[in-house]
Order: sequence, then structure tokens, then C-alpha cells
Amino acid sequence: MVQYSRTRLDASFAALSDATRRGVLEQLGRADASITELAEKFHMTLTGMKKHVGVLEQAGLVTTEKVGRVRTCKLGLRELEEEAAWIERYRQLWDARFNELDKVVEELKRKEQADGRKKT
Amino acid sequence: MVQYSRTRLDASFAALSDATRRGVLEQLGRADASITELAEKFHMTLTGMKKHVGVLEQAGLVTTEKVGRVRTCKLGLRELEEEAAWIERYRQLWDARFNELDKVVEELKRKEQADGRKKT
DNA sequence: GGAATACTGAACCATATGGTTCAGTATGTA
DNA sequence: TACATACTGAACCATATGGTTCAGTATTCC
Repeated sequence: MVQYSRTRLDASFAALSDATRRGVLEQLGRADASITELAEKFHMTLTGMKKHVGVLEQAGLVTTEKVGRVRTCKLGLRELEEEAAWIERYRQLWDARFNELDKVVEELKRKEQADGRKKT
Repeated sequence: MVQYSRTRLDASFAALSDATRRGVLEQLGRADASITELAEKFHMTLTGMKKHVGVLEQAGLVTTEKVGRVRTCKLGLRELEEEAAWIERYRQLWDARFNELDKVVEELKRKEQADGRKKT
């Protein structure tokens, strides 16, 4: 399998598909934190947490800065606009699709009523 | 690695993290389609597309029904409410966090101005 | 200087993912 | 009945993912 250019949307949805990482984002929404703090909070080795932070950072959802020996993680600059937009677009398609179905159903109902009237 | 219960959010974000699958959703937003049609549209083997549809179906984003030898895929019943809600919540955290920073910046500015006035 | 702290990187492991081929089965059609 | 169509399932492959341990390096503190 050749790995084609992974879009940002690919990366961020993938980043969001893990409960630990979503938790980290929530956490960072409340306060910045070091890798050690996050690792403890989520009962995980430092190395493991560092990987998760790496994934979030790659996706642009988190930024980090090392001062002395401590690397501090903060929420990234992106506000998930792109992701929200995608979902919104999907919802529009979904709406359109189901409204269409509704119309068909309405149409059927009207016909039924008409038939009913004919019979009586 | 033990696989813990995968939440629906895990599954749907994972499902959305692939461009082909997002494409399939867009496609189904326009019209229902058979596996064969989707496979052709996305230049992939039937089997490959079937797997993608399986992932989408598992995540509840697509439903399928087999009539005769044709399996027709439709948009699922879920409108991605849960996902939209999660992202919205994240955006609120993000806002709160950055407003807080803004306040700090404001505060610093005010102090600077005050210092400036003192000096002149 | 020496110990503790905080991260970093390499190596390893099991399972998941995204694809393929190939060999069916079931259904529709001439 | 025979052939084409449409899917299904198993097996396989390479790479990714989510975790670990272990052995560093860089900083801080006594």
C-alpha cells in the first residue's frame, strides 16, 4: 500500500478517533500541561503519551514548547474549522437527501388519499 | 494491545479519516449507489470498496440493503450530531482558552500604557 | 559533582488498516 | 440450461497504530 499525501482532514479526524487524544484536548482546553502531567492523568507511560501528543501536534490541534527540561503542551492554533465545515456540509447533504425522501413519502400519501376517495 | 470497547465516536471519526470514505458519503448524499458503482467511481476493487462500506456501516453512517444480487448503499440514519457536538464543545474550550489569553494580553497592554504614562 | 527529573529515541509487539487476488455463491437473463 | 453479473469471504501483504521497555541526554537542585 502506497501512502498517498495525507490531507489535514485525514490527519485531524484520525487524531480525533482516539478517546485518549480527545481527552487530552479537553484537558488542554482547561489548562496547559506537560507531557508528564498528561501521562499521569491518562495512566500511561511518558513515551506513550509523547506519541499521542505527537499525533495531535502533526494534526495541528496541539502545539508544544520546551523550556528547560519541560515540554508544555497547549491547544493548537486551529479551531477545527475545517472539520466542522466538513461535517456541516455532510449534514446539508443528509438533509437534502432525507427531504427528498420525505417528498416521495408525501407524494405517496397524497396518492393513497386520492385512491381512498375514489373507492368510497 | 488489548482492544477496549470502541466508542461510536471513535468509530465515526476513524471512518471519516479516510478520503475515499468521505467521498463515498458525499456520493451517497447525492444518490444511493451499489457497491459496484462506488467501486468504479473510486477506482477500486469491489472487495476493497465493500470493506470501506463496511467501516461506514459499522460507524452507523451508511446503511445497506441487498435486493436480488445488488446491495444498495444509502446514507445512514445518523446525522453526525454526536460528532458535531464534540467539535462544538472543543471549540468552546478553545474559545475560552484563547479569551483567557486575550485577557492576559490586555492586562499587559494596560500595564505597559500605565508605565508609559508614568515615565513621560 | 552527583542525584533526581523530564524528556527522547530506538526497538519491539500485537493488532488494525487499506488494499489486493482468487475462488466461491447467488441471481438474473438469453 | 448456460452465461454474465454482483457480491462475499478467505488469505495475503505492507504499513500504521497504540502501546511497552530500556537506554540514553539534558536540566535542575542539593
